[in-house]
Amino acid sequence: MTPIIRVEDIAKYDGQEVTVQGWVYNRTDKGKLVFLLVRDGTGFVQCVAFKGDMTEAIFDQLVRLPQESSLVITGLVRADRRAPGIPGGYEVGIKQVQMFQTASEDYPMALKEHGPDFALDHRHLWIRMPSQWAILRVRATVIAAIREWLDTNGYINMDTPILTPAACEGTTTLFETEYFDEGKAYLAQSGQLYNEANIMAFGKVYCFGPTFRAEKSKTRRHLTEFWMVEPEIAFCDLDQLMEVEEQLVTHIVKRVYRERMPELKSLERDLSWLEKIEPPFPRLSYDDATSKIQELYQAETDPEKKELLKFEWGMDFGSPHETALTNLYEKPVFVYGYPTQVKAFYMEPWPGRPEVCKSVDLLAPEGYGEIIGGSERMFDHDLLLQRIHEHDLPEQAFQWYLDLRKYGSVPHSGFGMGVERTVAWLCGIEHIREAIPYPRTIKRVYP
RNA sequence: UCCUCGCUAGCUCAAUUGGCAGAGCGGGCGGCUGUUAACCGCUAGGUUCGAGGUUCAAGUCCUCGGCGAGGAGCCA
Repeated sequence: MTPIIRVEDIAKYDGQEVTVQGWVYNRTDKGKLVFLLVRDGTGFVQCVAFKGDMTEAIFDQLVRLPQESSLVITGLVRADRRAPGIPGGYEVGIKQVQMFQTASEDYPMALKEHGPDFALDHRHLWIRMPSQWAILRVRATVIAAIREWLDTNGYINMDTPILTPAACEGTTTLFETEYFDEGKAYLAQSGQLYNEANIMAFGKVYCFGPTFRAEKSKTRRHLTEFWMVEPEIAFCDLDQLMEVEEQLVTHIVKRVYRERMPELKSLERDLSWLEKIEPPFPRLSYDDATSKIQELYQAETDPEKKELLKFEWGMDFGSPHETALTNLYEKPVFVYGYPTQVKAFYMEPWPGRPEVCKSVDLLAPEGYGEIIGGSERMFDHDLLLQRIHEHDLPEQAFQWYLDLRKYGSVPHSGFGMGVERTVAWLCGIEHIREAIPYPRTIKRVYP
């Protein structure tokens, strides 16, 4: 009885007879040789059949095997630098084959790039291709690394509701649903407000789950359903928050670099960027960021690009501004102290500068932009109530939230990190729709 | 919501000034003992997104509609 192995572990079995169970990703034949590129869920390995090693009937079956046929192969593992695959470098010399299913010959995915519409219509099959498979393996490791770091640093996982009674932050458009006799309910856009309650019971918490935005955003950085981790910390100010963020991000990058090297290489990721990720990250005030963008605006000669870089104090950064700014650095960069008017109602004012709040965004390098948004939350009950009125939010719905400032208010801070944007950055991919198994966009709920 | 671009074989794309509807991949058949998206020969495969219009002639030009893309705004 030969061991059933995982392809990702194949190097351990050099010279041994093993069994691989999987699917035929590609097949090519050359006379008396057949090469099958077999994927087993953990990797891709080349399996080679020589006509002289088996009956003619079995060899003929292998020659004609359609892509995606499912089978079990037993054979000898041997190192061969010509062998393609992930991790690659090893192949299996086929001795026995057991077929499960000969796949239909009309498999729609060609072994090449597809247009986005076709690829997304076939997302259930697209995820079998090495690029998508590698990205989603990185995603799983990013999620595992996030939980690992938080769980080992004193954070309690505290799930927050997905069905919520009212707008959490007021501004963005939410998905709406009927809720029995209680009127409307809304899909959560953040668990933050609940986490502010949770920290007053547990100290340090995080929620991790899907969040929903019904905004009609159509860009490579937006999904209507995406995953976000939101840590929240009692007795934490803005400076301490930035330290937490850079520790977490560094941990994620290091674990992905360590555990997903074959996947990153197959994605042709430029690893030198990831190797530079070490604390501390540069910290830039909004004021200084404004000056830098205005300098870049002055220096830009292309009139079209120049127009996009136009910026004055008080504006929120657009995508072109973020890109231009992050291109000045090799590491993620913190921008803190945004104007109060462009940020949410719950952020603590900057001491002595009420027009600025204690907010901080983390912008990823290489033009990836904002992956984290966070802030020190408002401490004072009366000021918070005033802000709720200024933003035309229903005071009734925020009664419980105001309570948190009545019964033992403390300085506290938290942030939200977008999983798909982080994965897209680490993988070096263009569009975040590839960083989630089944993307939901304004134009797509299938499959 | 606005701006821009696109839609041709199963897929990725070409088609000059408006002048015979094409290639590669994938499929089928045949060849080859080291292929790397193999290669070589043969072969099947079309409502050119839809409707109307201009023209001797429309994939190509015009009008309306549909679908998609990525950018703005907003955000992670």
